[in-house]
Amino acid sequence: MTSSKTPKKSADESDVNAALESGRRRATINDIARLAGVSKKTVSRVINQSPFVREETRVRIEAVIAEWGYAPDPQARGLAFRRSFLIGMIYDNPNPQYVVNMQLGLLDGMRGSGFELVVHPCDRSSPTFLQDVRMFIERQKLFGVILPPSVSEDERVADLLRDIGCEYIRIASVPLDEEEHMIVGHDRLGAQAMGEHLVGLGHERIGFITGLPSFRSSHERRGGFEDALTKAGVKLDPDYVVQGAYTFESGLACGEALLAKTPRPTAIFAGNDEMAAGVLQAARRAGLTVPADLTVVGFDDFQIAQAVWPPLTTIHIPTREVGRMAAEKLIARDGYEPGDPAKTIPYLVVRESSSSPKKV
Amino acid sequence: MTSSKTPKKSADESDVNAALESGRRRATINDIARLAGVSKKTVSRVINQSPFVREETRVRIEAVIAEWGYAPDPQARGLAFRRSFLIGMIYDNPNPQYVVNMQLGLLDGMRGSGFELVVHPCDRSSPTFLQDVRMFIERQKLFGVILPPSVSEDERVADLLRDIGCEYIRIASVPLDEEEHMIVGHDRLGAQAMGEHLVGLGHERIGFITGLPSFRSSHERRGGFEDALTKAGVKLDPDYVVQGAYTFESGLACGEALLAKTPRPTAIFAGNDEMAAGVLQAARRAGLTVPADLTVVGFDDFQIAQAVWPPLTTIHIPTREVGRMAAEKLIARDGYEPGDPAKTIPYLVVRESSSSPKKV
DNA sequence: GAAGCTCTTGACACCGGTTTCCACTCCCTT
DNA sequence: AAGGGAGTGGAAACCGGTGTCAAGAGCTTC
Repeated sequence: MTSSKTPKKSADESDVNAALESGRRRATINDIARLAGVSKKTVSRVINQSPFVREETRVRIEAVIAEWGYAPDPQARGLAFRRSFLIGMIYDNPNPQYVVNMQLGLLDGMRGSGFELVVHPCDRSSPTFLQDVRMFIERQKLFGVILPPSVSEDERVADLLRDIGCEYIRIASVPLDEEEHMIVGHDRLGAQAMGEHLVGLGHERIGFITGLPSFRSSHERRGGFEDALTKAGVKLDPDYVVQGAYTFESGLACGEALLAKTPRPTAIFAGNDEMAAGVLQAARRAGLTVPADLTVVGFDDFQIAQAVWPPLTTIHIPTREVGRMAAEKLIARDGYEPGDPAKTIPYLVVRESSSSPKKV
Repeated sequence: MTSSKTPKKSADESDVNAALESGRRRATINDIARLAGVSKKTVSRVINQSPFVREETRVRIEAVIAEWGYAPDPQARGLAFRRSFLIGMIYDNPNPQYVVNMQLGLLDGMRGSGFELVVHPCDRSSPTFLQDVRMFIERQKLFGVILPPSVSEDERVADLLRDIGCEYIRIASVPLDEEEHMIVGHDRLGAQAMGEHLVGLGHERIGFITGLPSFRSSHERRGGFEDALTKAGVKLDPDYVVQGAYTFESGLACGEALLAKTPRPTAIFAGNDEMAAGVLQAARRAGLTVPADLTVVGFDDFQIAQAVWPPLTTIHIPTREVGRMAAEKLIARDGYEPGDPAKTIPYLVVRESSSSPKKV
């Protein structure tokens, strides 16, 4: 019979237990093995869910792990695995609310997985951009990265990631990559919904302010809007489409430009809420009342949409939900099902900034 | 003469070099040691800036390191050091712009240091809050943590950190801890400046909307404001001080409450910009023109301050700069000097929402 | 010329996990 | 009862660094 304890070591063992129990030291895999009366390899098998462990043994080990609140050291594990348990979010989106919501969503999806989120803002126009990204990933041996727009739309980055064999998820408004690397956030559908809303209210002369052309979403939003109008038999006059930059200031300027046109549009659809806020201001300066004289709508449903007067009719983007799904997809834990794509679809939120045009 | 190369190993060596040169493998400390003809321990000494390395040797090793673009593996290093090179930002501040600016500031301060930022939003009211924080820190063996308000104001957290021996920096509006653990963001001074501004414009009947009482900044802002008024011989009527919650909605409600008072205040100072935006809306509903009929001012100088009409006179808080200083203080690299405290002092930004009261 | 010093350097164990390799059970055939 | 395959667990090497400690080189000192 082999005794599961080594009598010779009993003194040492009690010392060890004392140190553990007093909390002076965190439990290691060796402690768990000793306490469970198995080898550390077996404990390792349990941690890594190897099927080659007898049910009874597994249960016993899991009990000890739970009792001592043991959690394997991510660094040691990472060292052996040649990869860390860190997930990087590489972004250049300038909107704080988008960034924070995305972070929250990613953390939602990572909760309980043992992964941690490392944030990495970047500047795509920097000459060292790709080098920086590569350095970041290789040094930290990232498990994977999440790319929100507009980094997600940069093929150089995708190529780099494929090259160095790093897992990644691209979040974009159109499928740019294989399905397993994409979370698509249908901006086009959102813009269509807004188009239908405006047409439904009876607007026919509608101004549109595009976002930054460097974001795919700008084109998708415009495209979706135009789709809806065309389908309803309303023409989007190119003369009423002006180029904005997703900022309040650009919205103000574009709003003034649109309001100066004759005949004046009865509604203006800005590519995001900030620009819509700018349009509201332009309307005020022009002495127009919203929505009586002019309907103004935005896109995103960020906080600003509710903090202006009147509160903006806009398209809600489920950023956090998208983030959650992206993280889940990246770590693809067992028991992972793809997640309901319907939840990533933007939807219309009607507030007080839109109404039917005045009868002339 | 001792040959610095081991002839016996030359075949192996060329294999190794081939793997390295082809980029199939990143350089390790052993490679650098071999290439420089020293032991890995000496390379380690150079990496860790040990003074016990001959100048000539150090230069040679550094040259090899630079040539091969070697960077030590943070996980292996962390394992040996018993701590990681991760810095945690544990926060519960609900304002996205604050959070993002703080993150950017922290990253500014960490740039080039080899540390990475791990974000960790939390809920102080959760029953498992302290447990979660402890788990987060111990599992990741964090180098240190940054605590912005209001987590920074929680003594339970500070006690926990001291208990487990984790470095930390608390960012708060008052010194709550030893100087080395604090970055103080003088809200009081900012509020004083605003008080002086309003008094300087000739206001004497001023409404004040406080922030959430769970934030120290709320009290500091009120206190600073009251200081300035008192100093100028103006009394802050407690009847004109109402309790807000740092949200747009609360600003709207409090604004309406204040505007309903007789006599009506000639100016309203909201504890942050969002509430000020709410007050603007209340004023509009009441048919008042800002600033002709009513001066409205805020605090923070977040984006919303410029995206409302009229743009808000407010107090700018150098959040990013504060973050940078906090990170620098935490990692206290050599060549670190304390940073200019003056840069953390908020300052007045005068826009169009404030003016002298109408002569009655 | 040997002892004593300081300055450099390297051998070796170790951080806490995983993997490889192998031996040893079981259990089922033949 | 012997043979063989699958399941199970231990010993040792390894991941890529750091700490400990002692030894070698070069210079003084007596």
